[in-house]
Amino acid sequence: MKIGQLAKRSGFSAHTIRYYERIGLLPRAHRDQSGQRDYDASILVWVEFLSRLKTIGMPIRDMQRYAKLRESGPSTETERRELLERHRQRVQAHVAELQDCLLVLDTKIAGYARLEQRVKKHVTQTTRKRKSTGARYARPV
Amino acid sequence: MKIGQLAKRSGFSAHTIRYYERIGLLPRAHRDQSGQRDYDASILVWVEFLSRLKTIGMPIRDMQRYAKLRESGPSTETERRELLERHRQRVQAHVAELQDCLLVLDTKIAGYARLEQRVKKHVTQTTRKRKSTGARYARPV
DNA sequence: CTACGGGTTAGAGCATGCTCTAGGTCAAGC
DNA sequence: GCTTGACCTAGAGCATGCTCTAACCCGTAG
Repeated sequence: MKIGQLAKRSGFSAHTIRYYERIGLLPRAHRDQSGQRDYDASILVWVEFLSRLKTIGMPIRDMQRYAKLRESGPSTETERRELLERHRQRVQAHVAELQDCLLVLDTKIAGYARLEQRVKKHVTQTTRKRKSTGARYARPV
Repeated sequence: MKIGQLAKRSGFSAHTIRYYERIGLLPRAHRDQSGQRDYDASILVWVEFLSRLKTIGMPIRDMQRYAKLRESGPSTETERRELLERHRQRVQAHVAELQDCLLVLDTKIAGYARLEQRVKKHVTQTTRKRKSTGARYARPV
């Protein structure tokens, strides 16, 4: 598999794949007789794992550390687990924070929606005497 | 309230607060007789909202747009709601993706943990004949 | 009166993570 | 033989979001 193929299958651009190789996230790929990278399908497992680490926002430094440990063989497995666990903690905290903010956001969105309802109502009732339009809902920030 | 106070209360650095004013995220603060920013406590509501938008990863461009709309008065409320809703969608999708990746990560961490258990067992049983240590668990990536 | 702990500005610099360019090689199809 | 498209390397450049510097100004305590 050449780099273009890997790019399509992995979602990373060829540029990014070369960059990842340069910085040690990907092992130096085997080259064919004309010097082009030639990947074994087995690289996909690692690339997809990297993709997940990226999704959960692991800094490249940590990925580099992980990649290095991985290349050092099974004796580094405890350290790898610890690295992943530390990041999992961070991500879980972040998700909790996001959900917290989402609640606040929903409240604000609902506030705007209510304002819009009031405006609509006002327009349709504009010829009648309205009973109560007091500030039942605070105007959002 | 001076900028240092606002910094402490908001969690943004004074540098960042000035930067936010420069780019229009914060309204130009009133200055006292000696030219120093003098904030009214009411700014905190907005600053904390900005902080939430930042937490949920809204790009500064969008925050700028929101701030501008906010300063243009109530007629922009629908647009503000739409802006928030669009971002909420993105965040929800992102949270789902994170949780997805966390599941995979947990599986991998559990895999490492099992390997470590096997090693321990092996060490304690090292003088006895072990019954089955076949590859019941795949070695993680 | 002077030192200190704040504040001011404009603008430079930095960390992260790519992304692109320049100038070249190679293999296949017309 | 020549074009085309995909690849190569080294290194420059870019987008985002701050963060810091230089050089200066105040007000207050000792």
